[in-house]
Amino acid sequence: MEIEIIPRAPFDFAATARFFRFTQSEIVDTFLGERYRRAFHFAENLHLLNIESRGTRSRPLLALWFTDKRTFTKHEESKAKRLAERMFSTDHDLKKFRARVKDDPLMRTLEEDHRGLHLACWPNLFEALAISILSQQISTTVAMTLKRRMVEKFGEQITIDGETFFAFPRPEAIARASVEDLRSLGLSGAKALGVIELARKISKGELDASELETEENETLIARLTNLRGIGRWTAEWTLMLHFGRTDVFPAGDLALGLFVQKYYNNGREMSEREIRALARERWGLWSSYAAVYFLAGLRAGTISTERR
DNA sequence: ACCCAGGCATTGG
DNA sequence: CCAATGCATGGG
Repeated sequence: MEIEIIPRAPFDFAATARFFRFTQSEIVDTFLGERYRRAFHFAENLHLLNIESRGTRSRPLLALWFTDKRTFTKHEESKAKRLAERMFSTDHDLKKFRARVKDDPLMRTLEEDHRGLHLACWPNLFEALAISILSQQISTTVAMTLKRRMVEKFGEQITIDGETFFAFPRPEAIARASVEDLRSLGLSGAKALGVIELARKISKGELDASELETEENETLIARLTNLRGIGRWTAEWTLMLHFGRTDVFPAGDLALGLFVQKYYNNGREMSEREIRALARERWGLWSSYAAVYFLAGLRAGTISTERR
């Protein structure tokens, strides 16, 4: 049984799916042709989640189904629908982002270059935070390696037509691990401890994502930074890439700071506070998209963080 | 052999 | 409130 989702246009499914986790091909999130697939725990079982584009950028349409699950209860159907809506931010109205940056030549160009790129969000808070902790300070290549090792050791797998898919580990699985277990995968002691404490809190119900959904940004950041290993950088990216907030600018991010200084302050240094103020004033409710489109431009090579 | 990469917690002024 | 320091791995 297929479920249809109609995203707000413009919506570029391939661009959004490829933006996932800032990687092209990886262990959990796969994208091939026009189809996104990942193993996912849904309705008590591990299924292969499929999401495929059936529309165009200006008339978008998504189809979602789980391989080997023919029927849905009404409740499951709406849950599956919300899952896809969250993962691809289908309700974000990027026409408003476009309007917001019409007098900002650089951002207007980036918007044109990547029109239809939505936030790609992690489906679970645990996954969002754990991967962010893994990624702190190290290159994306190293972070990918660490994630792969963790997923292969602790994630459940499903084989469909001879092809194996790994699910991101459940918090319960990591909660049972020791710091030494994770260190042996290459995590630092601090990261290992952070990920394990997080897994234990979530599996004990001490941290519930659904209770946090409606919190104000700053309250949410305060709640998240109370956790070991979660600083402001991680919390802000999590607001964007799990909670789907559109009005966050992670001013502490090295690359984002360099962009703002280079392109909006004649290369002169700015404090984090000044960067945050500039982002709020310039991009306001669409600051998250400004951040994402900067990174998209960086990847595409149209802009750089090098000094001129 | 270095140095750095999408930070964080801790310590010391 | 600000600065310095150690941490993990892989690529340049």
